[in-house]
Amino acid sequence: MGATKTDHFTESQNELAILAKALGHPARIAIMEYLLKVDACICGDIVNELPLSQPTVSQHLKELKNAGLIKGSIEGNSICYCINEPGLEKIKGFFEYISEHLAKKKNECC
Amino acid sequence: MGATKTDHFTESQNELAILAKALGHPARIAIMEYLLKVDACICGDIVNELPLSQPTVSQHLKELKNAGLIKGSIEGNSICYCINEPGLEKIKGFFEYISEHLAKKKNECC
DNA sequence: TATTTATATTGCAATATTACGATATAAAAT
DNA sequence: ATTTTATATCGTAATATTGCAATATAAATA
Repeated sequence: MGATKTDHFTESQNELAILAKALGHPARIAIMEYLLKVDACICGDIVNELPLSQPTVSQHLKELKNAGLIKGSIEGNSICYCINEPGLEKIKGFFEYISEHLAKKKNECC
Repeated sequence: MGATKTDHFTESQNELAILAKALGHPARIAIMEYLLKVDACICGDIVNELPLSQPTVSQHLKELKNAGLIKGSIEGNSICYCINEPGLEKIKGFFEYISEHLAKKKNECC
């Protein structure tokens, strides 16, 4: 085996998993943090920020983009990346939902 | 290659990535949702909720536990699982942090 | 004590991810 | 037109993940 049984889960569960998975690598967390740190969209120089080769960074950027967490537009010579809010809000919503429910019921047993 | 270059990133980045990665599978999203849906900790019957074999579910539970997203305590014959709030709050905080920063700067360029 | 019930571990095959060198592409600068 | 600069894609090796059958463990029950 080895392939995830995507068919057996709801669309929402698969979507959330894709978003979470995209952030399941420190390089991709670092990219998100960097996009946020710099007070603008980043046109270039993401590669220099990370301890990884250019092709590897490019691949990580692609995964974040596919998951809908960042977006990139061609800006002359380079590419301008920034965070894609809708994707981010979707996964943020999942954690808020859990957090709210937990607050309501105050689990006792564990 | 194939191994993540954990050393090159900060502890915080690695921690967040571990938490996100643990949720990067629809079965594990489903487990979290189920733990929340039932108004208590689950002692047993998680296996019957998922379209996966018992060993596979056990493995997914282990991963969520290792990441610090759930906790389980032995309850006689079965094991009682529930959500581990600190782990959840940590990753929730990351998304809130991003969301707040985004609201502040209202990206213009992309 | 033997059996049932609930969960974990082991072992392994199929597939996915990570990383990077080499190479491609395409706009900018010379 | 050629070279430089920025990024993407291809190919591939190393490693990790997914899933399950078989088996182990350990408490509950008969």
